[in-house]
Amino acid sequence: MNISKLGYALLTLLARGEFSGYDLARQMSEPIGFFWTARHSQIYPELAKMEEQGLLVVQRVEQHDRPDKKLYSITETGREALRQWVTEPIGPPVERSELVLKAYAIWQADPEQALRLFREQEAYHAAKLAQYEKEWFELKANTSAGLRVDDPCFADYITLWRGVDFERGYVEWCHWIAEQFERHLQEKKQKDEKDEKV
Amino acid sequence: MNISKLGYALLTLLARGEFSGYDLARQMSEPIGFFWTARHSQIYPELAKMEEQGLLVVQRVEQHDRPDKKLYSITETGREALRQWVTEPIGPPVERSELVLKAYAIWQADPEQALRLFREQEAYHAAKLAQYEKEWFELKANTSAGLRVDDPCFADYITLWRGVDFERGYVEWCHWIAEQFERHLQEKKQKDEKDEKV
DNA sequence: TCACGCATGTAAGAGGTTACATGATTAG
DNA sequence: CTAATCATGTAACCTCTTACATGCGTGA
Repeated sequence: MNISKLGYALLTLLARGEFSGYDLARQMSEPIGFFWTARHSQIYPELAKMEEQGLLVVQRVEQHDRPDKKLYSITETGREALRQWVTEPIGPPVERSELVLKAYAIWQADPEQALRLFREQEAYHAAKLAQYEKEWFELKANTSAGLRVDDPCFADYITLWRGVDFERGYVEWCHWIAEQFERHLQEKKQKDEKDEKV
Repeated sequence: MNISKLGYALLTLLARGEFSGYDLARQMSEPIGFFWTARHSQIYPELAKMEEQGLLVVQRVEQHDRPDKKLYSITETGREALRQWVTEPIGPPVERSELVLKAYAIWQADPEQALRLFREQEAYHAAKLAQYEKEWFELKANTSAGLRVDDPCFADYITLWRGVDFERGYVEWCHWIAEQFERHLQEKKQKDEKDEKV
């Protein structure tokens, strides 16, 4: 069948309900899709391809106040392919973090600019953290009785947990690095003042 | 100048020493490059391009026991470009995790297969964690006096820390999920045994 | 009236993977 | 003799981003 990762990502979403390409594009951009993203220009052709493969069926929905839309739903074939894929072994993950890459070169940087960058990044990740934490706490409150592993909410729970933990780690990390640059700048300032006196 | 992310990744490595394309390819695959990866087929043309742009200079090194190699070193132009880039603001990061994507669809899975997947992933990330932790502890031991922000070891330290924290999070997460599937399977087994008696 | 949200698409190009291609030396 | 390591490259292909393209309805 040859289904791409994006294809599986779309099946993952469509296993939970019927959506249009537009809906899916929204879910696969900020903020929900923190573990997989795609633009509409990639999604629309992929949906068309998957419909041809019989993984999805499409239904045109006419709307009076808005443009018509194409509602996609997963077929039994699609669901079976997803079920197959979901527990298949994963190869070594391809990590790519521009921030960690910059961190590896940070010893070259102007300290004031470096401080600015990490303060900025701390704020960014703190905002993400707050957002995921809010959703996570809400989910926890609504399902205090405990979740079954075959409940979609269980999947929501673990996914959000990962997001929370991920962002929490970044916030602490950025904060500590920013502190080091602050200390460095203060020490330099004190030294400069001392030199002036002499 | 128009330098790609890969270009900056290469400059980041070449700021620390002279390397051949082969050396760089090794550093940008497992295990060192956990925050940026590239294959040799992408690296060789990129190096050639960067040399033309005057960011690098190349030097042919003849070796008797092995094939000759091309040693690249960063130029002042290259170092300046790197210094510029390293504190430039970063756009929203593109996160892509196949495992978290699968986690979001895990409610569809066969519980036994899901258990296998997460046990497998726990082992994988535990191995990565052990490796990063070892390097991190060694670095800590060698630099007990504290590090200056302009020391490359400071960059090593924070990069490894991020890796350790990242992997630690995955290990705990996989472990907890595997436990949930184990409990689910045990409960099912008990129910099946009870049903048999009746 | 102007921007924004809804809604769907195409095209060009950059970025990245897999496979093809060659060839020497060394360790098992 | 066979596999692995060192060493450099190219070609085909897939994935992903950016930009182009259209058009309606609503609220400021």
